[in-house]
Amino acid sequence: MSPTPRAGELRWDIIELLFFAYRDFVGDADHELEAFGFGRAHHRVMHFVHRYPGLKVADLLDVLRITKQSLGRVLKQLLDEGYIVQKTGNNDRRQRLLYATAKGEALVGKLAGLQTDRINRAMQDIDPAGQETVRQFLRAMIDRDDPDKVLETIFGSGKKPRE
Amino acid sequence: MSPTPRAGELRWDIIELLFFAYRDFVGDADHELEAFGFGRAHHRVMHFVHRYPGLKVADLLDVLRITKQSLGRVLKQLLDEGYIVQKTGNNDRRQRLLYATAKGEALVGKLAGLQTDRINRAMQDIDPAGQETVRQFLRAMIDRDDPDKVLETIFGSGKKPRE
DNA sequence: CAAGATATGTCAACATGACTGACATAAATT
DNA sequence: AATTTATGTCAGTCATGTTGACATATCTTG
Repeated sequence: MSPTPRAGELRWDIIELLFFAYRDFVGDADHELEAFGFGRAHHRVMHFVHRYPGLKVADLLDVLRITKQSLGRVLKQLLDEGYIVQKTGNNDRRQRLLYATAKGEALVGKLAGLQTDRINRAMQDIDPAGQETVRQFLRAMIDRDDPDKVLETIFGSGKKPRE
Repeated sequence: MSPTPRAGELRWDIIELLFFAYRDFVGDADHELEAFGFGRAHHRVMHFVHRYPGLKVADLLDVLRITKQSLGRVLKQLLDEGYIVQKTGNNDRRQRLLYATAKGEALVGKLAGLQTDRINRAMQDIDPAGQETVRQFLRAMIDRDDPDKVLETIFGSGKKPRE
């Protein structure tokens, strides 16, 4: 009933830290992407296609939570410029399974390298147990109801797509 | 020289967890904002004006890293609809110091409540030391060169703007 | 005091990446 | 054979970002 039901307990600190941390984290990649004429949308598509080879278009729509129309534009560019290839599904020939090309992997790797540098810097004074705590926190921040294919893989049975 | 200079050491797990965690974290507020006809831009402006009362327009531009034109649009809406008020600076009468109204505070509080719920859920199995580790990680993810006024407050001397 | 710098506001024009809703095609399922 | 599914595409719109130019009030400096 009261207008500010929990004035003292709001997590202002974490809310702001998340804002600034994410701003600078994606900023690393943004800078590099400009040189390719790409934006964040391209990065996200490239990232997930690289990490989960054979991803269907429908899966990608679920993961990115954007519309077909929005995805179509960036996907077409990435296909045209040879960063991604499509293969017709074996079982279901309507499906277009997506794979990163060598060119695509190089780009994703470069961007992941920049972000990894930042993460390593941030983790350097945190012991392995603490690093696992950070992972635990991030995992627990994610909605578990209605998980998409990628989240199922991440949470599912401990199995990872690569490495 | 090699095309993928550190194939094995990239932090794919953290990179993806950050993506999903942030997606769902801002998703909480996005949903609520629709009811007000506002977007994320409005939320960010409201948040920082509320948290750092008397912020100058120039400070806000630094923090949000957007242009005057972009800020002007959303700020005008928030002023017109009574979520924020401007006061002329005492020392420098060119400055427009920004303050949240009661209406503005109510909105920010509501959104922060949603995000706090998610953070509390994520933190519930993490002990105080672990929670401090999470903060340490997030702080270390932020660029410290060229800090804006808000970051100076956050990092500066341990002093916090409120509470 | 006059001149220049600064803080803010505003204009036009444009780009990106999201959206909706409709429709087309091919292939699978019933 | 009819329906559903997976994908692609069209037209139009919106929110939020950009640049560059310019106006005004006010502060600072020579």
